[in-house]
Amino acid sequence: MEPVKAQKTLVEQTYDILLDAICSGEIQPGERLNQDDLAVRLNVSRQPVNSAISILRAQRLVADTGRRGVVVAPIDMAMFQSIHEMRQKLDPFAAELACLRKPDTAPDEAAAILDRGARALAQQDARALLQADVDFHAMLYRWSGNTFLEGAMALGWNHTRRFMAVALRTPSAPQIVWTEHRAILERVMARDTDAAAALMRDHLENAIDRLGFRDETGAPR
Amino acid sequence: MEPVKAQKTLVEQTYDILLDAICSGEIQPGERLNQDDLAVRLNVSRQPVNSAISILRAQRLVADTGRRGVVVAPIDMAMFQSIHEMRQKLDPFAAELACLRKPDTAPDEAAAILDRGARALAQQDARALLQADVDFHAMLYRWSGNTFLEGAMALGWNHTRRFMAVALRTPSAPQIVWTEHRAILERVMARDTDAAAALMRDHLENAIDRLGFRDETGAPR
DNA sequence: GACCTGTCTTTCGTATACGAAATTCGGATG
DNA sequence: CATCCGAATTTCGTATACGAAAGACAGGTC
Repeated sequence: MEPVKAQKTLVEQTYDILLDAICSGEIQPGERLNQDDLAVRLNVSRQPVNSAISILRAQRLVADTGRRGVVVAPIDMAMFQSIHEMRQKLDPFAAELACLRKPDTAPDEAAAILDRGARALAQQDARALLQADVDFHAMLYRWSGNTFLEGAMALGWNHTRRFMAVALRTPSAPQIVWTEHRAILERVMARDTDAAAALMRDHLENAIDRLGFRDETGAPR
Repeated sequence: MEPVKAQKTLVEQTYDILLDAICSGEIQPGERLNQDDLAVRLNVSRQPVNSAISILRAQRLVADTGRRGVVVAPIDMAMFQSIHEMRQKLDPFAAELACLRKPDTAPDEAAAILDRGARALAQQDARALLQADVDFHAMLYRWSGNTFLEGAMALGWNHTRRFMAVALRTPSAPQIVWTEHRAILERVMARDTDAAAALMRDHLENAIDRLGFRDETGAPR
């Protein structure tokens, strides 16, 4: 028999819902989080809401106002550039590691994610496309076998999703993105570390151009 | 006049105390966190303790037992190796960025940290030495101007401190560590990106050897 | 004596209660 | 009419209360 599944606590459920609302832009940056209001809307007491907000605060997804309560953290261009700067180092690294350590289920997973990307592309579903993009990169982090990298980047994606939700109403050249994704995965499957890392580097370089901003603070390449 | 300082909430204070107790090994890995007990000892109600634990859980510093309550997360060698693997990429990168973006106060800060390291070295104070080591690297992360890197690594150091607290009772060759630290800072001050990054790479390579373990999973160099 | 089972105790998650600080707003003052 | 001040209201942080589930234990059964 199957052991019963430990159901999530109200704190976790509340956290998950708030996280998604913040990252999807459903709650706008700068908007206040009213605990009473949220408690009523989520049909819980204020206690789980309060705890969930404590977690979000530790993750810098909400900010103290110094007065009363918290607001959704403003979209911080510097934060986004920080993440992207880090990804330029870590995504190729993760691709290398994934070549070496990918699990046996990799082919199936790869096929599934490419399929999901292709379908979102065909249906011009921007939201599904963004989610598939997140999942693609998260999958490589997972394959890298580096749990810390995986966790750190999970947080990074939450911030990135926020940024995308407001800045990227027009998905720029998504078919190219997924062609690149496919090429990267193909090299990972072949355990071709150098090529996978190189393709990933190009992928991120191109992403910068597509998003139309470039780091002017002089990061080394 | 100075604006009054918003004093920390009980949740934050509780979190800080628990974090330090966990990272320093004062509360052993696997040990249970009893909310009532902690509340009494910290002279607060269970409510702030409960919230603080929620944050620690999100950071994987405590783990659910599936039954009742949480325990301090066991020392996870894989987690530590993950962090070290990532640092091999990120610390040299941070050093490069620090060369380009270090603040004007850098010389003073550098002098202070080197002095602190030297004193801890002279007094053979292992705890102060570990803290100075943490602070040295954290300083470079800060100088890198990459806020996300800084935040992610702050979490990493918490895990690392835990590991050090149990595994590294004998500080191995600390004088060499600080000679290397001094050399790195000297290159950062001279804005010599390539040399700073190279020295940092060596520093981490050496650290692996000193700690007596090596990654056998085949990470690329 | 070993093991089962029902009950008591502990401890958690969550709800509610309460005091304090922040904000709002109306009336007094110029 | 604009401005200031203080009471009323809102909303937060924290304390306490309560129900449920886990663990401990004792008495009964074989």
